[in-house]
Amino acid sequence: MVQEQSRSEKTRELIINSARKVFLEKGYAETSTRNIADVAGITQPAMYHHFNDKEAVYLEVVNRVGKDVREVIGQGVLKPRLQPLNRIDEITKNLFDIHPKGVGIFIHESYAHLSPAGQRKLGMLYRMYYLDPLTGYFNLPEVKLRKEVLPDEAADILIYSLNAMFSSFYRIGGQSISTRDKGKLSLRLILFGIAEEPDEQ
Amino acid sequence: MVQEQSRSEKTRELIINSARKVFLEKGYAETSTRNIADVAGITQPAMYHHFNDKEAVYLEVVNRVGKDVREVIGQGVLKPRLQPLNRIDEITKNLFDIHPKGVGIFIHESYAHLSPAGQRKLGMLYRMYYLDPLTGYFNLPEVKLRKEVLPDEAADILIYSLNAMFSSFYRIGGQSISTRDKGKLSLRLILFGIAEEPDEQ
DNA sequence: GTCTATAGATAGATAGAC
DNA sequence: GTCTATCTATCTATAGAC
Repeated sequence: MVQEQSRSEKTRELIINSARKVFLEKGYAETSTRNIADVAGITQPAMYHHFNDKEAVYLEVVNRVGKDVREVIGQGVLKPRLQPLNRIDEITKNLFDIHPKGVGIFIHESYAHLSPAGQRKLGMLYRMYYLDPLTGYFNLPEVKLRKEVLPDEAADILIYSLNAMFSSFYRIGGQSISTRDKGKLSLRLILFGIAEEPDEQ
Repeated sequence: MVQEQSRSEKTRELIINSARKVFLEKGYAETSTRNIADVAGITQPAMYHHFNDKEAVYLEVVNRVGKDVREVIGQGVLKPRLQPLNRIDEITKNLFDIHPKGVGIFIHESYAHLSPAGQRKLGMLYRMYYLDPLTGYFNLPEVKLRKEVLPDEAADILIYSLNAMFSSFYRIGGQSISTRDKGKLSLRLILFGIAEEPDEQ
C-alpha cells in the first residue's frame, strides 16, 4: 500500500512545508510567493506548476496545520488523570508550539485577503480543526461552564483571547502580563475572568 | 486667543479627518495614501506637502482618536450613579462607536508596519490613551478584581479580548456570540470568565 | 518540471512646472 | 500649495524556451 512518491509529489511537499514555516511566522499578507520559493530552494514561477495560486498553497497549509491542531487538542481532552485546568493548560501550550506567533496571525489576519471562496473554506477549516475539538473539551462533564455560556462559544472566546495574550504588540505599552508566566495565569484569567462577580447584578 | 486658521492648516485638518475615516475602517497596511487623498479631494502628492510620510499621518490620527478614547473612558469612570458593570458596559460601547471595526485593526495590526521609532510612539500613545484610562476604572474602590490580577493587566486584557469579540472573522465559523447581544454578554464573559471556578485548584 | 524574462498592478515617495 | 509626471520597489501571475 506504500506508494512511491513521484518527483512532482516530492516538490509539492517541499513547497507546502516551506510555506508552512513562513505562513505560520508572518501570516498570509506578509508572505510573498518568493519567500516561499526561496525557502524551498526553487524559483517563484516553479511554484505555479504545482499550485494554481498563492491562496491554494495557503489553504493546503491550513489544512495540514489544522490536522495537527485537532490532534493535540484531542490528545489533551483525553487525559482523565489530569485536572481539567491542567488539561486545557497543556492544550494551549501545544497550540502555541504549533503557532509560534499565535493563532491570530496565521488564521484571523489572513481572512480579509482571501477570495470569497477562500474565506468560506478557511471558515470551514477553522471550525473543523480548531473550534469543534475545543468544544469537545468544554463539553466534558467535569468542565463546568458559567451558566450563560455555551460550549462552542467558550471555544471561540478562548482562541480569540489567547490571540491577545500572545500578540507581539502586547509588550509595547510597557511591561505587561506577557513578561510573567504566560501560561497558567493567562488561562485562568480567560477561564475565570478578571473581576470578582458582584453578589447580584 | 482664537487664531485664524490658515489655508495650510485647513488642508492639514482635512487630510487628518479623511485619514481618520480610512485608517479606522481598514487599518494602516490596507490604507493607501491615494485612498486618503481621494477622500480629502486632493491629489496624492499634495499630502506630502503637509506630512513627511504615511506614518506621520497615521500617528497624528492615532493621537486624535486616542484623545477621544481617553475622554469617553474618563467620562465612563466618573458616573457614580451607575453600577460598575453598567459603567464598563457604557465605556466599551463608546469605544466601539469610535472604532467601527474594533481597536485591533486600528492599533494592533498596524504596529508591525511602522518604523522602530513609529512603533515606540504608537506604544506610548496606546498606553497613554487606552491603557492608563482603563486602569483608572479598574482602580476604582468599588470594582473588585480577582486577587491575582493587577489593574493595568486587567485593562490590557479587556482591550485585547474586546478585539476578539468584534472581529469580522468571528462569524466565519458559523453563528456565534456576535450574532447575540454583543455588549453585555461579551463583557460579562471577559470580566467574570467563561468557566466555573473549581473549589480549590 | 524548472528555468529566464516579463507582464500588469499597485504601492510610497519625489521632481519640477505653475 | 497643488498639480502632472514619474521613479523605484514589490507583488502575483503568465509566456515560452529548454
